[in-house]
Amino acid sequence: MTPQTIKVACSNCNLRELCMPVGLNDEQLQRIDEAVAVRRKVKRGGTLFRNGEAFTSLFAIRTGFFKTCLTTEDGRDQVTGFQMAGEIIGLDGIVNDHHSCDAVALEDAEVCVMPFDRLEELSREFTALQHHVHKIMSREIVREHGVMLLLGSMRAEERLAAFLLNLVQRLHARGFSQSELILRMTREEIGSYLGLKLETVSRTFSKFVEEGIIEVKQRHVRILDVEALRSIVNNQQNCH
Amino acid sequence: MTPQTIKVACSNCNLRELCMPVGLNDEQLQRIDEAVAVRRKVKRGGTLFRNGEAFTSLFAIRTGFFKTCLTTEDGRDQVTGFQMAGEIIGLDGIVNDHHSCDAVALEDAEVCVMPFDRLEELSREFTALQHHVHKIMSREIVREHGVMLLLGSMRAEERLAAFLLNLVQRLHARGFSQSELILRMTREEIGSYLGLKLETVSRTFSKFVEEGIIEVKQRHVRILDVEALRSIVNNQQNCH
DNA sequence: CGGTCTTTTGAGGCACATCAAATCACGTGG
DNA sequence: CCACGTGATTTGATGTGCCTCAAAAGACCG
Repeated sequence: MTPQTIKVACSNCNLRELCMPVGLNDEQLQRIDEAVAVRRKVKRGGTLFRNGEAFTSLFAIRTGFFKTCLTTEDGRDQVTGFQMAGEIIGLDGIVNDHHSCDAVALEDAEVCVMPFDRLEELSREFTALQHHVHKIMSREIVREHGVMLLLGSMRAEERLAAFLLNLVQRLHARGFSQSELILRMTREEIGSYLGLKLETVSRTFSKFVEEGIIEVKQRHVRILDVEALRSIVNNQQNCH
Repeated sequence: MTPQTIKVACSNCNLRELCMPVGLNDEQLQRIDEAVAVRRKVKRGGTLFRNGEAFTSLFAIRTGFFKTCLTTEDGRDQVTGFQMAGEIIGLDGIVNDHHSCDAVALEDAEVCVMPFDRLEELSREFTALQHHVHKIMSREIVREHGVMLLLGSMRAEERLAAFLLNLVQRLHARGFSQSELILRMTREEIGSYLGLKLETVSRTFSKFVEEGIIEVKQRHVRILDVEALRSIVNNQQNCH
């Protein structure tokens, strides 16, 4: 079961601005190309890495959509994030040289393999790359702060509204529509991420539809009233 | 209102093994001493940094106890963590050059100021330091995964049990008792961190006391039955 | 076209929130 | 040193948002 691999080059990658720092010269880019020489395909439902596996590389998502999730022995399951093209996955593995969660492809995907020891070497040479790595990790920390706020203080409608806004904003940054999106994950996975049961997710979708805020046809969602979603998230009624 | 500052040296700091990598030689340690040359005192209730402030430095806690929290315009408030001696605070600021949360001292505290640009310079020179910085950030990411699991899938008793076990474990690693601890935060702050209301925290404490699992006298907690706490966290009854 | 997985919707229950009040701890100033 | 005010904590009564259980409909796939 060897992973499928392909030759690759960051220097001519259209996602470069998402996963690489700006301000690198050609020579530096070529050095990075040598380090990030391998791509890997993951079929839908397949895992990029699993909890407990040795950590060697970070992965830059080129195409496809992933979830990361924790699974504990006692049967708890928590989706910790959804990742799309241009995002970096695998940061959890650095601290203990082993991954501490699973990364599962929600659709056929392709990632660039970035061996972490090579990345550290290059970081020591290129200040811009070093700072970029730091920023990526810091961004993930800040993102997780936001999820903690969501899980700790929001009600179901607020959580789902925030979730939709976040997804559509990230998709828009990648050139997709501001108002339409296709959910790559099930209601159950959304629920796990948001700390809700799948029935609650489904009911909340239905409520939004009734209120004319969104249209839902299966996994296809069209946002009719962004402002309504925003005002649900920035709810005034919880500051009493 | 200039912060109080003092000269400092990592090389003879008894917390070094907590916040610095092992395997540095004397020359390297001295270089770090020059970079981390300043300490800062924060009075109880004071802030080390606030949301929106420019980011310049990471802080290593020398003494005292902090909370970090998000506060949104709409009145939401979320404690994202509690930090104690030897822990690094401020990582959230790297990505946007501005802090995105508040760090508040819950008791009189003293921190070592580590200018981040100096830290990046030294990281380029000392592989061990570079890797250490990466590990610290990865550790924070993994910690937050755990909080997401807690907030997303645990019931009140499980959350509080996990919280107590985590606190006492960290205190024990610093030479304190395995079974006794003093809470530096209010019930409300615990509740905010755990996604619960302060009344629920108080009731759950009372329940644990009734069951003979802990003793509580104000902020002083004595753990009588660690195994009971562990089995509450590793609950079998939620895998049906 | 049958089987499986996903999603929706309903009915009822429960864990936690909310509201309220009393007690307690603590710091301050008389 | 005590009285007082303030904030923290506990406890009770009640409400409700989400969960649980259940069933049916719908989508997808071999």
